[in-house]
This record gives sequence, structure tokens and C-alpha cells, in this order.
Amino acid sequence: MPELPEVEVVRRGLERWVSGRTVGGVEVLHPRAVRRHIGGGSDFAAGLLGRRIGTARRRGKYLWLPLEDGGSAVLGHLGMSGQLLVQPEAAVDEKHLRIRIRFGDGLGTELRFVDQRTFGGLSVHDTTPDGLPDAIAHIARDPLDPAFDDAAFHRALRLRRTTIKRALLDQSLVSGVGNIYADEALWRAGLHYDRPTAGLTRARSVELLGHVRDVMNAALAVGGTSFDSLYVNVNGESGYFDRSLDAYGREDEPCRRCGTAMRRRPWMNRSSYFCPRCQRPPRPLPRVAS
DNA sequence: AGATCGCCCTGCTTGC
DNA sequence: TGCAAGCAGGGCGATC
Repeated sequence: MPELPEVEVVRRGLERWVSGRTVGGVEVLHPRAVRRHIGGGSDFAAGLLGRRIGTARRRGKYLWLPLEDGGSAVLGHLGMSGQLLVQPEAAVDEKHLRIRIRFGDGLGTELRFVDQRTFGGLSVHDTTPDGLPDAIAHIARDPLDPAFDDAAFHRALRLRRTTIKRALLDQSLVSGVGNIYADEALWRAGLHYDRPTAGLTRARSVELLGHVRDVMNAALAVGGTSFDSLYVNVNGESGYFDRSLDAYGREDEPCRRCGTAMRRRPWMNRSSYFCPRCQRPPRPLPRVAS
């Protein structure tokens, strides 16, 4: 379940092991892995062959490899279970290997996109003048981006007629926050997921952003979150952050702040974990009409 | 255009 | 034991 910190760990791995290398061959083993690429697998491969890869970049949960001398980039999203692995060429193929990228150097390693559930994928896109793939021009900056505008985020929250967790997961308002870190940040802020955004004070919005940043930085410091074997970083090394989670996945366990049993509620075909005492619902349950 | 919701996908877990 | 349902969930496109 890679979110921003995990994707950043992968970006750093790509920067170290892949940037500066020239593509020598591309193999697309599953069409769904390139479904966002207009033109399909063969066009994807043709667009990469012979190109030198620049410095890996990231915004929110998207990462991309600029292709030098051409105004385009390989855009990647890990989805639910995607991994980008740098493996020895001789290593046995992973069960869910979807794309293989070989290099024309003698380093003996290749880049592999492995993805069990196929929510993720790679695609080549033109880049805007500031180097952003055009396909993600609608994605907002993420909270760790130095240019993220806290005041603008607060104004946007006040204008929306929605609730706070929906807003946190809306990648056009702020990117990189998924279900796990949304619940973590809301727990830290003492905010219920159903709180309307329109009623938030500026101080509350900025405080919440601070908690989002704190929980992301804490995850980054230990190399990302890992809940099962699905998520490993670019070199196959698992991250560890699950022991530090205060809300997500802690149904019936005591709140680490007040001891009250944590609760799980079905929410948007997902789950929301919260403390019923620290995170009070925004309004009382509607009375039954008499 | 803002808000909502269904769908995509595989494997593990749970229940009968 | 076997099968079905439930669950995980980001992003996109359809709809109102």
C-alpha cells in the first residue's frame, strides 16, 4: 500500500540505480501495466529504446523518469501492490512481473515493474516546461513540496462542500495522502473523518497539515510502511513503519492517547479507523422522526 | 465544475 | 474440504 513516503523511497532508489543509464530493451508482459500509455505496449517500448534516463522525480504518489533530449518522461504509479525492482539480469522472474527494462551498459542489472493487483502501471508522456508529465498536470503539490501553499489549501477547504477525509484523499487538493496516513493525521489532530471542511478554522487546517507532514516524515525516516510482503522498495528491501501506526488497523485496540477502544467504520468502500472519544463526530446522530 | 459512486484486479481471510 | 463472500484500495470516468 505505497503512499507518499514509500514512493519517495522508491524514487531515491531509482535515482541511485537507474538514473543516467540508457535503455537497451523493453519487454511488456501484461497489457494492463501500460493501459495508460496511448499506443500500447509496442509504442511504449519504442518510446524508451535508446533513451538516457534523467533524475527520478516525484509528485504525490506519482514518480517519473525524465527521458533526456526529448521532452518526455516515463510516468509510474505503484497502485496498490506495485514494486520497481532493480534485479540482476540472471534473477528468476517474479510471479507478477509485468514490465522489464534492460539497459545497454554492462552493469548486469535491469529494472522490473512487478504488480500483483495491476492497479499500477507505466506510461510515456510529454512533459510540460517545468518537467511535469502532462498526464498529471491536475495533481496538486504534496505536503512535503516546499512550494505547497498552506493558505491556498485552507481557502480551498473552506470553499468545498465536503468532509475532511474526502478532502485529504482528493489528489487535486493535496497529493500523496492515502487512507492510512489520512487516518493517522486525523487521529493526531483529534478530528473526526466526517467533519465538514467548510467549518475548519485556518489554525485547524494548518495544524492538520502539520500532522500530515509529521506522519509522512516519520515514515520516510524508517523507509516507508510495510504491512505484508507486497511492498518492498526499489531493491527489494522492506520498510518498517507499521509498529508506529496509531489509528490505521487498530480496531478494538486501546487509543494510545486515552485508552478508549478504537473503532472501524465502513467508509467509501474502505475503512476509517478513529478514537470515538478523541475524534468526536461533527453532529449528533439524527433523531428518528416521531 | 464540484461531488459522488462504481469499477478495475488478485490473493488472503473468514464463514458456512 | 470446498466454495463463496468479504476485504484491501487509488484513480478514473460516468453521472447528476
